Amino acid sequence: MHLMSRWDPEVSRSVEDYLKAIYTLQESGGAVRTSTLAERMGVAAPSATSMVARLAAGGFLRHTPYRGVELTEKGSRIALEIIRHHRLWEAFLHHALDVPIDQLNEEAERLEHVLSDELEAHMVRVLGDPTHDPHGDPIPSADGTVDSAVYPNVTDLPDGASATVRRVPSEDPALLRYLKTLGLLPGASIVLRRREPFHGPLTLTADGVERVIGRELAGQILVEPGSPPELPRAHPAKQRRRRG
Amino acid sequence: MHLMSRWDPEVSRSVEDYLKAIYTLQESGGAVRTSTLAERMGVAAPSATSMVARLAAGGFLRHTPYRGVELTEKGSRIALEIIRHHRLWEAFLHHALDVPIDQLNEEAERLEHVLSDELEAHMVRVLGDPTHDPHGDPIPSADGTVDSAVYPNVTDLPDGASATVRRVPSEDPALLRYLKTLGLLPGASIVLRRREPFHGPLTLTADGVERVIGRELAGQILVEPGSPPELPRAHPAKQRRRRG
DNA sequence: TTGGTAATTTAGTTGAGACTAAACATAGCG
DNA sequence: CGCTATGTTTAGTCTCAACTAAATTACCAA
Ligand SMILES: [Mn+2]
Ligand SMILES: [Mn+2]
Ligand SMILES: [Mn+2]
Ligand SMILES: [Mn+2]
Repeated sequence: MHLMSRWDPEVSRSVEDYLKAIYTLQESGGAVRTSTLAERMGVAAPSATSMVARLAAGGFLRHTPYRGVELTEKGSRIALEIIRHHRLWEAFLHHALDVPIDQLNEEAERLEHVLSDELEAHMVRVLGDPTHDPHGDPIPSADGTVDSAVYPNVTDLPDGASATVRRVPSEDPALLRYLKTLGLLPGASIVLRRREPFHGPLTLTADGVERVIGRELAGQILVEPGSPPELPRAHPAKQRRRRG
Repeated sequence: MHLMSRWDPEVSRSVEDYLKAIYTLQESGGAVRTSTLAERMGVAAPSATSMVARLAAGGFLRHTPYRGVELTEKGSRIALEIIRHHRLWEAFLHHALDVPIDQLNEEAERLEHVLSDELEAHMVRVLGDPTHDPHGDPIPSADGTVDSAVYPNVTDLPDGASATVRRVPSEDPALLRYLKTLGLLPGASIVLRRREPFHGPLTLTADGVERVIGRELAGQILVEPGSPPELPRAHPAKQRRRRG
């Protein structure tokens, strides 16, 4: 095999970050405009235009001038590889170094560009082929498929419903620290007690502890509805569960 | 505090690698010449000259034209920080991922440029403040001091002497794989049995197994003489090596 | 003392990736 | 239907880090 090596030397750190940004912007709404891309990358618009031209020349995307940009198969493949690297690093740093969940994104943002196939294989072995990172984001498989499961958020739950937290926003450290103090990280069992009218706050229990949170925050916490397996009297201790 | 941040944005990956190279070349013989540096970095001589000019302008080294180069305090500090990063990554990858000893150097060569203070602190905690990496290379301390202990090599031992392997060359994967099959990695207990005349091979036991190795290889294996402590009362207590 | 050789530096070029200023397209509105 | 605001691209510049070719220096041997 190996006719088309992934290691075009043209794929620099910068190119990787652009492709990843385009991929995620594409996921949350159609054609990606220059201004959106420039803002996300923290560069001026002409810088984005010029990078787009290079990426188009390299076959990573198609560019319709003044309209927007769309990744090719080749571009998506690389974007997914970087996202896989990012989330594997997050999972590994959390597992092996106990790096707090709010610092994972920043570290992985640099490390994602530095993960050899060999190191990746070691991580996968040690982590037991993980499917999700500590934020609950799905880890793309090595062949480029992603779990596209869509979860409801806390505001979607009916009053009194039980659920398990499955995914939280990953890029806001302050928010993540707050969620940690509330015990509202992936794996937590919650019960939605009530919601105040007029868009008011929600009351819920997280692993048995009662908490009050705002609507907007609740809308960002994705959950899997259903009671946790009420097996024998288990302590709802702080054990971390892994799922398959 | 924080008047002089380490994060001059002028310290790029490339600058870090040059400073590290100059530091290690400086250790193994006086003034560093342009050609030596260029060869080590795998670049043409004019590229080295031009980088040297920039490093001199940044206060990282002093350059005597046509003569050579010498790191300043500022330059040495950064070189030692990168070397610390390199060896910490090696120790960590070996510990947490069981990365084979012959692959550590290549991985650390990239990762050394991507180690935040926070991540470094986590590693130090998990590894228990390690003083040496898996090759036996000393890890510079955070404040820039290095254990400069000098060990004899296997050829320096008298016949019949016992010793413990302390340090092996770290940059040659094939050599490291060979040493691993021989059981001649740091920590191994050896006894030098005999040496053949006319610069012939040496016979020794490594953790009890008899091996024959060439003179040249033996000269690259650094050891600490003395019987291992497992033998009762073989020798009076040996004192720790002091540093300079 | 001088001339040849090897090492080093200078000069000039390239490409990546950023920037600002200016030109240009698109779409919304009168 | 055309004007204008907004967004996008073009044009030109900058720095970093590499290159080749040419000039310069150091050193050594005759
Ligand atoms: Mn990144
Ligand atoms: Mn994540
Ligand atoms: Mn390096
Ligand atoms: Mn080492």
